[in-house]
Formats: sequence, C-alpha cells, structure tokens
Amino acid sequence: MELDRLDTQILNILQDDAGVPLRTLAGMVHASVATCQRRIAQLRASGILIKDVALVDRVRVGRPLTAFVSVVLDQQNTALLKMFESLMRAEEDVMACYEVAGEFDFMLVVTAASMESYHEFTRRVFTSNNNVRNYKSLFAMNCAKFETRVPLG
Amino acid sequence: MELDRLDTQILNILQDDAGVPLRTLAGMVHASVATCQRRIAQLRASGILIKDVALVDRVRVGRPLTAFVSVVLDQQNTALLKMFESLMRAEEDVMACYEVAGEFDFMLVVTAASMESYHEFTRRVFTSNNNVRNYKSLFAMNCAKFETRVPLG
DNA sequence: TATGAAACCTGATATCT
DNA sequence: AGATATCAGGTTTCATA
Repeated sequence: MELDRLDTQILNILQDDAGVPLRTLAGMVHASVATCQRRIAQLRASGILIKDVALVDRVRVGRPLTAFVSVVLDQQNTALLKMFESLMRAEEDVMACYEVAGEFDFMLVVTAASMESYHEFTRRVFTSNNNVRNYKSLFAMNCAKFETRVPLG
Repeated sequence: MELDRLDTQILNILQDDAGVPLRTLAGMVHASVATCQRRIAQLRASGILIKDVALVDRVRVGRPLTAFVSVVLDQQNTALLKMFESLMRAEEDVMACYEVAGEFDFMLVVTAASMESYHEFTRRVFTSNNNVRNYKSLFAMNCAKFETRVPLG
C-alpha cells in the first residue's frame, strides 16, 4: 500500500492523539469526514495502523525501573534465536526485544517495580538453559524523552 | 494518587486498546459506565494516563531503521546535561532518550528512513559543539517485540 | 462521597447522490 | 468524494446508599 500526502497527515495526527474527533481531523487535513474515515479504515486493514493504546506514567504506576539489557547467546542457530524471541515475548516485563548487529545478539528494554524484582527476573530468565551466554544491564536514571510517534512525510 | 484494583484493571485494558467503548469496559471490570468514566477522568487529570496514541508499523511507513545509541558526553555538569536532553527532545528521529548509570551518559533509540539519513543525523547532532565526546550505534536487524503496555496489579 | 441509572446530545457509520 | 440519516456511544444530571 502506497501512502499519499493525506495518509501521512492523518497518521501524523493520530500518532499524537488517537482520540481526535473525525470532524476535527477532517478540518485539519482539509478533507471530508467520510474520506478521513475511509482512509483510516484502509490504514487499519492494511496493518499500517496497528492499534490505539493508552500511555501511562510508568513511575507513577509503580514501575520506576527501566533497564537496557544487551544479551549474548551461546549458540545462534535459527531455532535457538526464535526460541529466545518467544521467551521474551512471553515475559511481560520485557517492553522491547530487538535482534541487533554487532557485539551483542539482542537488545532488550525491561521495566520492573524494583531492583529486587529485576534481579529475580534476570536470575529466572537469563540462564544457560535459555541459551544465554551473558548479559549486561544499563539502568535508566531519568527518562528525558519517550515517544511512540514516528515522523512522516 | 493511590490506585485501587478498579483503576489498575481499567489501565490494563486501556493500555491494550484505548478505543474500548465505555459500556464494554464497564462490563469487563464489573462497574457502571459512569464510574469507569469518572475513574478515567481522574487518571487523566492526575497525569497517570498520559494520552491515547495510534501505533504505526514503522517499517511499512518508511522508517525501517532503528538504532540503539550509547552516548558519552564531554562534560557532565547539570546545565550541559539539560542542554543535551532538550536537544534530543527537539530531534524527531529520537524516539527515546534516557540518562543512564554506568559506562555511558545517555542511551537513545533512534529511527531513520535509511542509513544515509541516519548518517546525516549523527554528523549533525553528535558533535563536540553539542558536548558529545563519543557515541556508539547498535543497529536493529529485527524487532521481535515492541510493547507500550506495562503490567499492573 | 462515590455509585448506578437514565436522559441527552455529540460523533461515528452507512447509504445515497 | 461529499452530504445526509441513522444509530451507537460519550456526557451530564439526578437519585441513592
């Protein structure tokens, strides 16, 4: 699916506020309500618009700890890589899991309620049983920016 | 503000789908529409619920490149740290910027349309003028998981 | 003081031109 | 693609415990 200027405008707005009324959106992009509605439906159907989510303040909600974790696996064959990935997908403390190029195999973003629970997490998950050779944690002291928005157009 | 069981239930649901109708939500948490609406309003007012956003497929939308960037500054006094942070906030390619403990000063998550534009970004932003001593990029080859949801309760 | 029920009114959806 | 009609859903008010 090819995105035209109207699509990218709509996506830019919706990435900032998923709750904009269609009338308002239509006004902002200089199109009709019906057109906007159709475009959004298409973008959803094609999988470009994934879903609408509510963002919460992680500190206020009792999850003050964020860690960037670099992981090196013992063996890197496809089956074991896939196994590690599904393990990470199943762990709800793991916010993000990327396979990376370079000195590590994976880069994770992990949240926790406390250092104790993070410690428990690492002991439980980063084991040789799970094919993990070693891992390194980098702890966030302060979040200066967190955006889900990707700039378009 | 203290979160009770109803609040955490509501937050858990809204983090997965910000567009759930109030009636449906009310049914799921066994409360009335009015109560759910009130709780959501309070959560918004208190800043725990930050906002509702649409998530897009970054690859499909022309932003296939994601990099984790570790940054070491030249000097670390408060003013210069703050300066670097506001610089990052102003850069729309920077999705996340965390001040971290350990061998680096900052950890960034950066998206780009291509390696060329990423290169251009680094040349423009990671300069000694901006107090950057050195930086290291770790490129994502594949995203196995990306969640905005933090588990509650 | 917080809740649930119901009226009301705004906005999303579908159809037609 | 734009306009209109219909209907679902959000908002407000009121009664209640």
